[in-house]
Amino acid sequence: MIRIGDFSKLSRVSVKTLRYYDEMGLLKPVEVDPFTGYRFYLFSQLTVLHRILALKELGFSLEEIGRLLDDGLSVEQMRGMLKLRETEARQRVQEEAERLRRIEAWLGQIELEDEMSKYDVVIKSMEALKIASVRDVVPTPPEQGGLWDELEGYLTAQHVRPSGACFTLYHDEDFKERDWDLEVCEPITDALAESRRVKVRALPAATLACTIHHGPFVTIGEAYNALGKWIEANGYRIIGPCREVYLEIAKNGSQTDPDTVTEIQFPVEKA
Amino acid sequence: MIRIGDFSKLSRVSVKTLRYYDEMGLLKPVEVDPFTGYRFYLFSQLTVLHRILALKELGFSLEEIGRLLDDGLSVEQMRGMLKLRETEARQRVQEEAERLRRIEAWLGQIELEDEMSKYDVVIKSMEALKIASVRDVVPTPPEQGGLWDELEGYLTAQHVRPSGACFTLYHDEDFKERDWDLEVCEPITDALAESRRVKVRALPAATLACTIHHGPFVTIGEAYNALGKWIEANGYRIIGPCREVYLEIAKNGSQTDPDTVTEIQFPVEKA
DNA sequence: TCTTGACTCTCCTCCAACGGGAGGGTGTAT
DNA sequence: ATACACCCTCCCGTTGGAGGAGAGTCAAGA
Repeated sequence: MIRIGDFSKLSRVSVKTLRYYDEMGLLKPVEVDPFTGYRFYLFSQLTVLHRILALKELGFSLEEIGRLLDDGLSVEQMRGMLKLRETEARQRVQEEAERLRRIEAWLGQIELEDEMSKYDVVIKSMEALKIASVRDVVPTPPEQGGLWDELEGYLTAQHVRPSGACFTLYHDEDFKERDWDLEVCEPITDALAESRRVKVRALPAATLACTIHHGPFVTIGEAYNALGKWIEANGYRIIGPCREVYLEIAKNGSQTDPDTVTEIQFPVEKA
Repeated sequence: MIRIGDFSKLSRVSVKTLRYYDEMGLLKPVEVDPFTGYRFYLFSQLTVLHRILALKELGFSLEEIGRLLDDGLSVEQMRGMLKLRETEARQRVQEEAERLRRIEAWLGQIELEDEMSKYDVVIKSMEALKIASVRDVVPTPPEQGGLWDELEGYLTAQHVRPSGACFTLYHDEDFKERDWDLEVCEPITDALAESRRVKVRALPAATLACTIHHGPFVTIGEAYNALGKWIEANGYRIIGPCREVYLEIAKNGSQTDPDTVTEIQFPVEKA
């Protein structure tokens, strides 16, 4: 029988940890002096400790290890739990690889431009969203005002209020000089009848790469630029029409108001 | 100005988290009602939040992010911190891949033998160790008793006591039928003069793959077997003589005592 | 026999980044 | 007036221990 310090040296597990395992019921000393409280271990308990350490390295929590040690674990159960650990580990490998990729993309970015981007991109998962919308082709984006008038007039007439920030969907795949196919949208929750011009539908749930443009509307191109670069550098692919969400807009509709806040969202998936 | 709930919905960051970031000083609401305590945010604060989220995904802690946001971070500093994150991320990718490999090795093992191994292997790093030893060639391992008598007789005569468990080093690279080159060792801390037979030296620090054999000595072959398989399956390579550590031995030197406890250690490195 | 130094004990706090819930105040739409 | 959705501030719990305070224990040397 050996004391905790020697057991600790042999196993290279700290005394603190051994006491913690005792408390958790993972590895009880074979004897505890009732007067001094000193813990005494057997050399053979090193096998148990080794099993604990091995299971810990496979990614089991101490609680799971406790259950595994207590139950006489059948080979079949063990196989099942290991399979589970396997998928988890595989996923964490991917996550860490993903993180590494982000870091390298960021490094590449400052290497290239020698400054940090104004635009930080985040991935959000968005659930399905019910909207009322008007879709049409307009010469250039700033000329979508008429569509907004149509949509909002109809909503007001039908006594339906939007349930969130309004946005525009840009349906064109490539950049165009003229004739943009776009759709102005208002999220709604109430039922609403369609009209000839106003349609009601649900946008499917999606994963979105998003960035915020804060500044005059005319400079929003920079944001698109940064977002596009990010998407490519981080190994994503655009899989749907871009959403331009109008969070804060000048009351007079000015394109140069510096307090405008717009969020740009691209539906993406991993390439 | 919007309330915390709306800010939360827009950013898809929980209210709890936003309050926590406020408390941590990462993202203070632009205004707090002095009577109700209500927090109010600006849309433009979404840019700050996005930066926080982006940095978090790179692996920065909230505290680091706080410092990064406060200090005007130069491009050069940022590059440095990112490089650091990069090596860290690379290491974690490796660790997770390693864990995955362990799991797969374990799965392969129960697939092959349809039962769980009695022997759990752990990797320990061992610092350098000063020893007194006698090395010689003996016909078979059980005949090393004479060497032990020599070593212990000398230590007793010199009034030097061993500072840990005694062990044998097996210097042969391959398995042999007869004539084993082995070295019986006692760890010591005091100074000790060498004799013709007894040498004093330091074993270098090493990484060891270890397992415990608990049972009669004559069955220790199983443990060697399991350990050897593990080392190969987990992508390690043996780089030095094996150590057989005698933790608990029968007083009469019996080879069949079932309470014998022995630890087998192979110096290894990643293949 | 006494002392010293190395061990050991219990109990408490702390870490990171929040989530859950209690208990109570607010704001607004019907 | 009332219902209901929001919001607030505590306080506790999570994981796997580390660090330290204050006190008791043990073996060896003087």
